[in-house]
Amino acid sequence: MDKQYQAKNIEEKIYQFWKKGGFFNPDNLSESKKGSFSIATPPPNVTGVLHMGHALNFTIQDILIRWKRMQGFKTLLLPGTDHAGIATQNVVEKKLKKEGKTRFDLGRDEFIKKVWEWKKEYGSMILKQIESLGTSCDWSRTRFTMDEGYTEAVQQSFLHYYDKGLVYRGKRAVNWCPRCQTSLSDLELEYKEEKGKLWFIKYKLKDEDGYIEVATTRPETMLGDMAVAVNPKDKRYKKLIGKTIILPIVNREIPIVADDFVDLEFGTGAVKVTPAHDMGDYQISLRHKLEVMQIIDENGRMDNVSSAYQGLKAKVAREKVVAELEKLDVLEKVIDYTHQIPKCYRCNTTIEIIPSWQWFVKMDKLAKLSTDAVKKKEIVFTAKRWEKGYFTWLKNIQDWCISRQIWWGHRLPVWFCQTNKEAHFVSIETPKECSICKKCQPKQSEDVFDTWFSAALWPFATLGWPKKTKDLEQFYPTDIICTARDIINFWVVRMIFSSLELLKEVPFKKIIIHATIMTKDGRRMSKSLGTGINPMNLIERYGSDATRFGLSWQITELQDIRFGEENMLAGKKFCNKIWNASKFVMQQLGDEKFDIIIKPSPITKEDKKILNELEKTIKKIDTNLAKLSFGTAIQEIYHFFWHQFCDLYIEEAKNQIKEPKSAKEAENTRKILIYVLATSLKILHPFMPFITEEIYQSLPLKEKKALIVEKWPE
RNA sequence: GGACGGCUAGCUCAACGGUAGAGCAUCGCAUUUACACUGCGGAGGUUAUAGGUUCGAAUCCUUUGCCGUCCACCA
Repeated sequence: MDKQYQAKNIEEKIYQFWKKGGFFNPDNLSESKKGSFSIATPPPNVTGVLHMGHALNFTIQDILIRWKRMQGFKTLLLPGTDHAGIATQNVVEKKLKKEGKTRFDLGRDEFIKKVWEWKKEYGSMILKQIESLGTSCDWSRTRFTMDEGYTEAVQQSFLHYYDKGLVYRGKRAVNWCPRCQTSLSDLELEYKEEKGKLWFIKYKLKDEDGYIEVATTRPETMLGDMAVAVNPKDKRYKKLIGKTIILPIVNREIPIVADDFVDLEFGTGAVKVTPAHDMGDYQISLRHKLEVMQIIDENGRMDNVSSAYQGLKAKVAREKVVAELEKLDVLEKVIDYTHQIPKCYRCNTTIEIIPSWQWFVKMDKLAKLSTDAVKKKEIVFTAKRWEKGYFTWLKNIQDWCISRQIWWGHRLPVWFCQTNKEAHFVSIETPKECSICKKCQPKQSEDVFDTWFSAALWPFATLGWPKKTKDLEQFYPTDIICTARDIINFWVVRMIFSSLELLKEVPFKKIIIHATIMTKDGRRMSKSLGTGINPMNLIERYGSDATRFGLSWQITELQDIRFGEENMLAGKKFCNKIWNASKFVMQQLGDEKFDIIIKPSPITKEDKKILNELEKTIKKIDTNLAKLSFGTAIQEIYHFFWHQFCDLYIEEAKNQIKEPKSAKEAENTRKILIYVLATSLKILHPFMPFITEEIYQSLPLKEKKALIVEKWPE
């Protein structure tokens, strides 16, 4: 054995040993009474590079899976990747931009071909990185959200919702990204603080002198105002409700309406209502039956307005409108105002609200299913604090806009009649004839699904749904979903209601929301801030086991981890300690082969103590792993191995072998040494799989399997 | 604006009602030993703040402050 542990060579070799042995595939594991234990791993985007969050996530899942596997469960850790609609499309668009092209230059088919090429090249990169963490995924079951079978699942689920009346098509004000040229759901926005202004404008009354003053951050939208709203409780405006005003510049007559939505405290307490371009105003317009007049188009330019403004970018139009208002002497004042601006979460472009035809999933029934499942404890958050946010989100939920106007994704299986253009029908097969007019060649919708619509099917679509497969029978519902908190609403909620609606059972029993890894000073790790740490770099420098050790060490009940690299170094030292202690033990053994199935009996009081401590440690590991206290668990083993076994027992063993006080003492000490070592390797294995397997394979044992499938000590 | 979490040794965290612990860092000593990626020993804390409950509080309740994350259609 080398004097020092060399992670690099060994890790690669051992991973191949496991792969060749087929240990990751549950089909190769022997049947047992314990049943199955399965986890569908969160599929990373095909655009992605492994970050610390992934490393932590996969470490946790792999520790659990390895522990359960050794306990005799049929374990499945199912890997895969997500096509990540807008994200991936944007990456490829960026690449095209360097060549001076847009996706529209290529056309839909050509562009999608490019994205597939991209996927082929980079899609599996992240999976390779997950491998290098030692993750024991069954790679034979790897899935991609745009696999043939998976696509069928997506279409079938839509068909189901359609048949049950749970999806509908409607023209609604939606979030629109003028750069991506697509609608976005409420979740796909990120609000960023920006310095702006608040303009106070006087709207003159029609039938009497006087005016009502409104405050706005977007004066250009006044061209599409359909009302002014005040709070019905507002004494200042009570007598104005129902009166008519003349909208400046356009000189259109609009009413003053009363609506509870209006905040008395803010601005002047009177709100201009632009139904087409503001979510709140849109809601008001529904309540007061106001017309929705679109004045900003899909490119963020003024449309359907007088020639002075037609075609101008909204921001340019703003200045012109303000100048005009000033000229008309209706601009009361302007103040500086900092507010939150919605941005596209994928390209950071400012979002416009625009009315457009989209598909929506009705959320009331589905939200109730999800809420009830957690209330009834059919699904539990292992940290209760996440329940509250979950319930609140579901309580305030709006219908989910699932159609996107991008190209990369699953096409909606919706067909439009060419005779009657508004009429449509759903068909998964390409229809032979139009089921509406029976004579035209129907055209398929250009839209694709929100990427989260397909991700919502992950735990069961990966197991073969909608087919009734053996995998579904054996591994569904899965046991655990393990993910980050920022993805609860995007993904966890949607998997829950999708499964409850489509399969009538929960998708998983437990939700582990793991900590977010922060920088040492408690800030978010982000690529753009340059505060990110690449886990591949840690693996390179310390080895995979040490990285896993360092991560596990820091897993506590807290919702954040302040990342400390010292723990990886500690892990590396610990690897070396394990390595050298094993080397020493083996040097003491000679050529004999040992049996570790029967626990050796103690002779000296040191023998007794170490065997006792070992037993206590095993118990602690089990309790702590069951509680998901990974940090405590690894610290217990660390303490036992280093300070009980190495510092005390091995030191004493030297004497017991050299100068035995009884005939059997030396021989018995050898038995205890290898017994304690081998057992330690077993309980260390879920945390540090490579080094433990490597050493285990070189132990002189009578009976020996691969450590990955050895029996967990009890 | 709301929710969640944190504030304990220089750093990262444990202790969750009974004399405050660990790892790393630090300081002393030891030894060429399986391992210097070592061993032994030491120093280091009015547990953010103010109040309350209790025989007893880092721990339970309340106040204030600071740090962080998430959620939210205040024009």
